[in-house]
Amino acid sequence: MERVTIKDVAKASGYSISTVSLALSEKASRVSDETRNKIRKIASDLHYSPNQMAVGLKTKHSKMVGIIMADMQNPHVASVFMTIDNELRKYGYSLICCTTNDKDVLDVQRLQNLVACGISGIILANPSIYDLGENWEKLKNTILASNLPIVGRDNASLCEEKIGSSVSVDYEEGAYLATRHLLEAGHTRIGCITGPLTMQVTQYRLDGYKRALRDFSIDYDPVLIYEGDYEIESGSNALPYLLGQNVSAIFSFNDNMAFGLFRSARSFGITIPRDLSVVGFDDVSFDEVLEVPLTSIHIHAREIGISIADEMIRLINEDSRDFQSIVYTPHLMVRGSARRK
Amino acid sequence: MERVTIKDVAKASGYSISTVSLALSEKASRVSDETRNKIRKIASDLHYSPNQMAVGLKTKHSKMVGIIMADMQNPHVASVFMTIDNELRKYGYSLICCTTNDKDVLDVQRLQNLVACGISGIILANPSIYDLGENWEKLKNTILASNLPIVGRDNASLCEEKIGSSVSVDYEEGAYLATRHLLEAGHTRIGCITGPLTMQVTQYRLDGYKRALRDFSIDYDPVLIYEGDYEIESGSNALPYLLGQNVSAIFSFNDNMAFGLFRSARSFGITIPRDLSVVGFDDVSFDEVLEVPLTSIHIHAREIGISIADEMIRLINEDSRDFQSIVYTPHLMVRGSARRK
DNA sequence: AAGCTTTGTTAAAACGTTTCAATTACGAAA
DNA sequence: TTTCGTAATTGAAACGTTTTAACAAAGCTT
Repeated sequence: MERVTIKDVAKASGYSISTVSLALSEKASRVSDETRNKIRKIASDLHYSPNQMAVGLKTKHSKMVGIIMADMQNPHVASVFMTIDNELRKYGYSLICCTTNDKDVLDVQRLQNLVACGISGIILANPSIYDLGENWEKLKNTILASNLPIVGRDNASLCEEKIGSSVSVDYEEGAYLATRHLLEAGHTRIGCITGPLTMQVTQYRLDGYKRALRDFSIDYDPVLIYEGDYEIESGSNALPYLLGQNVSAIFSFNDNMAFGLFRSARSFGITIPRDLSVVGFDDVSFDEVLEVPLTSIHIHAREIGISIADEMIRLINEDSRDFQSIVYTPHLMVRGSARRK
Repeated sequence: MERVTIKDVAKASGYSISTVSLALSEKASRVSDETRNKIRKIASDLHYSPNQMAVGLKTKHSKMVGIIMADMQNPHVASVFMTIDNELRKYGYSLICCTTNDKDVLDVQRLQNLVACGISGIILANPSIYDLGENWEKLKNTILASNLPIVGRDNASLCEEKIGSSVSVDYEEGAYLATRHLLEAGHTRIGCITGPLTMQVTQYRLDGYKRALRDFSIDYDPVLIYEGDYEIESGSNALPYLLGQNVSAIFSFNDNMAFGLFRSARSFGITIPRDLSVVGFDDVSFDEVLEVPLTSIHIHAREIGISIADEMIRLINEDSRDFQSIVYTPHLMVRGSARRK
């Protein structure tokens, strides 16, 4: 039950190993069409498939791309992941995973191991390097040393630093749209449930929120900001605080926390949107399941996944270090959770 | 910026390549402790990490495990996935992914490619081989030919056929618990929203449902069965039909469809649990967010993930084909969506 | 018919490891 | 001192490819 090697194909076809290799390769070479076809036929009859480790040893890279990611639980992350995998597959590449629960330090060790496996590129799916802190410095060296193409999600700085390409979302604009929607409905005291303020993606959203306020000549009031952590629980906790600040509307920096909001709203006898308008961010599919479907900011998960994959393939194939930053602009999905004041 | 090889370590240490290899290996050998320490120190100073493709070429396998899975969107699946990855990592293994959206045929081609990459084992995370139909026959041959250890999720038949190990959930018991819960609350006409009836996991649940009915001496009535597809939408569609059958309670074969049920309940002016009791299956975290938290059957995602990984490691390390079938028994999580009739 | 060119094929080196068998070094036993 | 046994080290082959340079055969030019 030994695997069939190129040697077997050579023997079976009567040609030399070199000829077989050439015939099977996509690259132009001087093998005659007749020979090529004969060999290919035999190879396929024998179910020959080249030992990728031998190929990799010779060519210095395997058809694999490493992906570093935390939090697959998040359906949006999962969706991007699947899209990347499917897109990459079209080019014959596979994803090799490196999930990190944020407690675990994202270890250099592991990344080095992937590099040693001959991956052709690295995708930094999340979290963004900006939020990795000192960990990023350690990783950066390993990545730079490996000299592999790298594509990051929500990592515009990668591109600025000429380290890699980036595919990101214009969170500022998304937050602007969400806030404007509430302002247009006549709300003036709009609470925010943010993510950790240290995170870059949180800051962007905060910027968008402020810009919208400016456009409507409303002063930014820090007491309306509740710092959450993008988890359901913090949405629940935010409610009593923000109600105390007398808000009539809340912009939740992600849908997850909006769900928490919905949950605790009931215990406070608050009905959405009658007593409180809510806008979320992410537009996950559960939004439609809520008793009042959640108005949210839609992010193009599929497109983002495809972009990441395509950009990676481009960098690999063109052996290019001509990095670019691709930005997707989200849009508002109006459902029922926000209404005129 | 060339990668440092064993040759570099040899040169730097003054020892031969063989000695370095031996010193760095975990296996017992005759290198003196002194030499071993000296070499290891130098190797680490040089940031040497063995080229896995060369290692693989020689040893015939890389420290990777292939995982075949559809539907990462499902948070339960995602959670099992992450757990497997984290557990496998402890042993130095990485996961290499093969996601399939069910439309795509799960191609033999891809699997062959993974085998050619020297993976050490295959995890069939989902769907179960039972539901793969003729596709399974094709896959099976490739898998058997590769002679790799295989661990399946919800694939007890793998073990029976002596092909691989299996980690599964006792869906029959779970369904029994769900149904009994409703029966004990005095319900007698209990509707079911099933998954596709062709799926094995659906049949198991149906069996559990029937057993509970028998225990309470209630006749099984086929009109109470609505065939769904485990997606939200079919839960919504089930409601008008089952209401027409005059049910007072519904057992949804997964939480997703229960969500659909909740959604459409509102449009029918039905309040859960006042007018209708509902029990779900899966116990995803979202359950708690609903206006009425969903009573559901809890499945031990973490334990399952760890079991799958550990079993895979066992099969690899012991080079064993002594397959086993591990079964987890789910339990009832009582929340608020079902009440006494 | 000799010299080029083109076309098709192949031998051999290289990639970075592991591992077996061989070699050396060194005390201890004779 | 020679011989032996053991411990430590190493040379070389092998793993399955790709690729370069060389070779052979055939087709053109003059």
